[in-house]
Amino acid sequence: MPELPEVETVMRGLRPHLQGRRLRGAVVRQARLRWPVPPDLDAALAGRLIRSVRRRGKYLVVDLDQGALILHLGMSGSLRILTRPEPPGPHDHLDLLLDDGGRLSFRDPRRFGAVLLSPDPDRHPLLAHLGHEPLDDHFDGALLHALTRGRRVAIKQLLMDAHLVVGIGNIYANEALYRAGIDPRLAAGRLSRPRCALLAEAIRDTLTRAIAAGGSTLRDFVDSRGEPGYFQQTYQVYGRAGLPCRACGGLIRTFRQGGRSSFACPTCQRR
DNA sequence: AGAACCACCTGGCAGC
DNA sequence: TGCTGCCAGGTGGTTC
Repeated sequence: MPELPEVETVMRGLRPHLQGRRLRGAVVRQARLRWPVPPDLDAALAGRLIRSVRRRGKYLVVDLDQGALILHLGMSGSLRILTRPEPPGPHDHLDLLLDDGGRLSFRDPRRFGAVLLSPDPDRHPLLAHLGHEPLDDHFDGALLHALTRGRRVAIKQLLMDAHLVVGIGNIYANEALYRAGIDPRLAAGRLSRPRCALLAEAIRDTLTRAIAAGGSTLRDFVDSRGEPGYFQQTYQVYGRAGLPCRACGGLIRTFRQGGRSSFACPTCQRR
C-alpha cells in the first residue's frame, strides 16, 4: 500500500499521539510477518518512553529511551490509534499499549509488513543501506545524473530501487516519469543532464503534492476506523490504461517491467 | 557489480 | 453462486 507520501502521512498522524508517551507493553496475536515479531516485544517495550517518531524511506522509526521500534507497512499494512475497547479483526496482528489507555493497532492482511526492535535503528541492516531521501534538499538533477551513470536498467526500475532513492514505489515512479515526459523503459544511463533535472523536480513535486493530499484525509484515519484515503488522488497515468492522456488525449498504455505494471502516454513520454 | 527472477501472503475482482 | 486465475501500493534473497 504505502509509498513515501502515505508513510509520511501516517507518521505525521501518529506523532502527536505517541511522542512523549510511555508504553505499557504489547499484545501480539500473529507474530509471523515479513520477519518474526520479536518474542520479547511486550517485555522490551514495557515502561519505555517514546522520544520521537520519524520516517526513513518507507520505514517508521519510533525512537525510545532505550533502542527503537522499526515498523514497515509492507503492501497492505495500516496503523490506527484506538482510544476505546474494540475486538481485534482477523488481520489486527498486534497492539502497542500506551500509558493513557490508548493502543496503536497494526493491521496487515498480506503480512508483508514488519515490526522489529533495534538498539540502534540507523545501523539496522534494513535501514543502514538505504539510498537518498527524495525530499531532502540535496536531491536534485546532479545527484540523479550521478546515480544513473553507467546503469543500463530502465529508469523506472532504478527509481524504485531503495538502495539508491527511497520511498518511490510503483505508483509514484509511473506518475513522476509522466510528469517529466520520460518513457519508463529508457535506460537510466542514457538520461541527459537536463532530463535528470526535470525528473528530480517531477519526483519532488509528485511526492509533495501527494503528501498534501494525504494530509487532508488524515484525521478520521488516526482517530477511529482507519483506512486513509490513499486512493483519493487523481493519477495521471497509474491505473489508467486505455483512458485518454489528460494532456494530449492519446490513450495511456500499460506494459510489464520487472514484474510490475507500468503506465505511460506514448506521445507525451519519450525515450 | 548489475540485472533478472522468485519468494513471502491474502483479498478482490473478472470471467466462466 | 461458486470456482479459477490473475492482479495488487514492497523488498530481500538467489542466481546468472
